[in-house]
Amino acid sequence: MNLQFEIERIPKKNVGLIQKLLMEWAKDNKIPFPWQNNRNPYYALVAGVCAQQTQMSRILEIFNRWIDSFPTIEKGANASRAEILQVWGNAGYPRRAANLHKTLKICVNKYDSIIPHDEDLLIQLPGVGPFTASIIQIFGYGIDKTAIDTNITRIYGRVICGDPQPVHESDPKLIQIVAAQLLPSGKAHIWNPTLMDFGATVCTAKPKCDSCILKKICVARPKLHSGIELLPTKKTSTFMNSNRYWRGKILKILREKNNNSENFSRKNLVVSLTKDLDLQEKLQKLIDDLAKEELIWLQENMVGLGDSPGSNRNSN
DNA sequence: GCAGTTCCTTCCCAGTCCGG
DNA sequence: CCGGACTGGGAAGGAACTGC
Repeated sequence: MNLQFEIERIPKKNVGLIQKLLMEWAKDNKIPFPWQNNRNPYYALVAGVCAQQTQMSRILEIFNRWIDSFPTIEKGANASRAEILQVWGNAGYPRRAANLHKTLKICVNKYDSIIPHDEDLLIQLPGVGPFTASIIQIFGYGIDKTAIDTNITRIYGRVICGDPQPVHESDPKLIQIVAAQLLPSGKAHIWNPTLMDFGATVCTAKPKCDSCILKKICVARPKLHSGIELLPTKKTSTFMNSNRYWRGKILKILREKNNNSENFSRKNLVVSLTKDLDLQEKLQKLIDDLAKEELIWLQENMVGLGDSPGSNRNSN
């Protein structure tokens, strides 16, 4: 009997047991977040965008700051790009904030200030892919499905498919089949965050099998127990002096200048960051790129936060 | 040659880890 | 203790591949 066949028909007994064990674990361990029980598609959208590239521990702070500043879709859509970036602060990947801003404008202008619930419409929105679309459907509209991320792929990859590695690389369709069978009906808004939290705290890259409630039924457990060598997770490039490092520096300075409503010349911006002439040349290119992405504006020899000069002064 | 699909790389930074 | 390296992970865009 091959693995695929077994996985396509997980015994009902095992499905029930896994659901029961994880739901019990959730009672004591799942961290409650404000977007998980509100059935608010706007909250779900903001949370989904915040969750991209960001550790769970940092999401709440960004989410709260955003909702405090822009409590409704219209407030967010009508804000200036500078205000959006100011609120986003140093949360990282500012393009996400710009995309979220564009998405809110589209929802206001095209969908009558409503965030769509249809997956095909959702993934057409800037910065919304399959994962974020699923988050909106699950938490915003109570649709029963699994938002498959690497945590969930790793858990199902280990517990069901028997792959011990931190990054499960078999057919993604197989994981979808597993996910569909294990999803407890009517409980997607609890089940998804439970799996995500479980993957973030127990079934991590280097798993904590001793304290794992699924250890007796985990197919990968014997391999993990025998001390199999886990593949290292992919290395990321050095952050210091990288483009993303300098982009972050440029935006930080412009956020401060924007706060003080100060004008700033492009030359002063570059010189304030470095005296190194080669680096200055590189920074000039990064400034051009940031302007193309509508994260900063350039006019004559001046530079500022947002997509147009003075766009932070029109909010009333 | 072209369109469609799949694969690969880059983007982003605070918290954590680790070696000196 | 300090500073530098590592970690996490979906979206987007480009590159490579496939099929007609």
